[in-house]
Amino acid sequence: MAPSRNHLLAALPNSDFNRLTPHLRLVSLSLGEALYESGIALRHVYFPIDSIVSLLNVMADGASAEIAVVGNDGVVGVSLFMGGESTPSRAVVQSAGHAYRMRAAILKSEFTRAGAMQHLLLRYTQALLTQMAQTAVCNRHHTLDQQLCRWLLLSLDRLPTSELAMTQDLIANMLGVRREGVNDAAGKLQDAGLIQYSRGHIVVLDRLGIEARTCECYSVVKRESDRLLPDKAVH
Amino acid sequence: MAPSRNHLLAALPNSDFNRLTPHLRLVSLSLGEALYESGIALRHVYFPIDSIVSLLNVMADGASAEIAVVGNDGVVGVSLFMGGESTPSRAVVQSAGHAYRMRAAILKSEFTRAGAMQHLLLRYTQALLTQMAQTAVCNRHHTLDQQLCRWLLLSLDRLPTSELAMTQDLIANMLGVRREGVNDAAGKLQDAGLIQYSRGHIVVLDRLGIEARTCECYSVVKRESDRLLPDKAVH
DNA sequence: GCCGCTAAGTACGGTACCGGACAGAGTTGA
DNA sequence: TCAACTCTGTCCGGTACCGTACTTAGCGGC
Repeated sequence: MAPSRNHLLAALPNSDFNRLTPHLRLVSLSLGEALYESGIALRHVYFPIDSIVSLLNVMADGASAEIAVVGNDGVVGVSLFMGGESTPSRAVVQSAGHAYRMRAAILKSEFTRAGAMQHLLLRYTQALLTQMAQTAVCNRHHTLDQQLCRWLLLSLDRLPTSELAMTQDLIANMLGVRREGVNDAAGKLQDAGLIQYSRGHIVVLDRLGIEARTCECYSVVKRESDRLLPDKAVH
Repeated sequence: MAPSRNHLLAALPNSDFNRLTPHLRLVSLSLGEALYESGIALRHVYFPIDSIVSLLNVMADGASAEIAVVGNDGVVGVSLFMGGESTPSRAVVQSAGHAYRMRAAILKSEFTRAGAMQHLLLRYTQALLTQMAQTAVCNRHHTLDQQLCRWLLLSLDRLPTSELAMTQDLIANMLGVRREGVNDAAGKLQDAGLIQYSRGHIVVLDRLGIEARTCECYSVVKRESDRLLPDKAVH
């Protein structure tokens, strides 16, 4: 599970992977960078390696909420092969790092080959559906404390270390709540010795303790993702 | 927009439609019937005609919330062709009526033809993604009053009349709130002369008035669905 | 007619989160 | 060294919704 590669690409048979290699361009993603904006046609898809991308829906009044997180387990830009070319959401880099970028036309032609790549992309999209559905019920029923824990775990799973570069303000934007609320929730975790943070630098000290405080939504999504996307890296 | 047929099927070219006709079985769906359960492999997909199906996520403690609504605009069971065979959510009939049912194997083989049906199913799935994403932010930011209006409009769009057979209790289950909350919100709408209801029978008197009270989520989803699924019925 | 059931209305304290405002604390740079 | 800025911590009133409990209204069956 070392986050040194993208799981979707790693799961491709060698023949498929080798055909695509020339079209994969390694790019650096910086914190806060928008990979696509609401309603704008996508020109590339991104396969994160050690970066994390948040999919956000932004309302007319500026309020926003994260609807899914994409890391080295997936791909940013499913609407390209689904046929819509764009979506009403935004994709923002939540944790700086690297990704493989592929031109839209290349991905679409690979998709229409109906081979391993299509199969993986569709299954990943179903995992994304599950994540969004669970986010919807989580927003409805669970407390901010639980949701912060879930969010930390989602990030941890997609990072090589147990340290996150995120201010309370940014987390609040992701969760769609006030910063003060994040402050309260994070304070409780720090008092309990589960995390330690300061000025945008969070260190997770006790992952199991955080798992114990989160809601079932985390494990529901994880179990379904594991089922849909077995980690059968070939190369 | 007469809800006498399913839009996805209606948008198929005649040749494709004729090939599938022998495999479409008209079935009656009764209120509350579950078309599939969490984690159970799907045996059929359903193309609603004059019925409405709610996709619900149910938590371990029994709490639930609707994550999407499917009517004659779509299909129930996208996880079949996406490759997962099952999902963690439930599909429950919200409004009794009819649907065309198709066996799983037939749909999957049609999907792999990579023809018009695949194209339509993928675009519909993207519309479903949008609906779920918007539901997530709506749950986060908007009031119950707004959400009730949105829910009424989603139902109206999928029904032939402006009358709904739904008790406050059922609506509360869909929205993931208490019945008392629905009572308050519905009472306000009735006092304003927008709806009229009694014992599970709701009549919408002023659709425009309800549109004025709902949040932007309704129109965002509708606009995106219209874009993805143009109503180009062929037969 | 009365009983029984379901749907709808009401009440009241509790709480999670919002809104705005402000005070320290650490970091950066002139 | 001081100023400016960012990030964090705290306070307080307001409100939307929850949890529990109870009452009223309509509708059907024996």
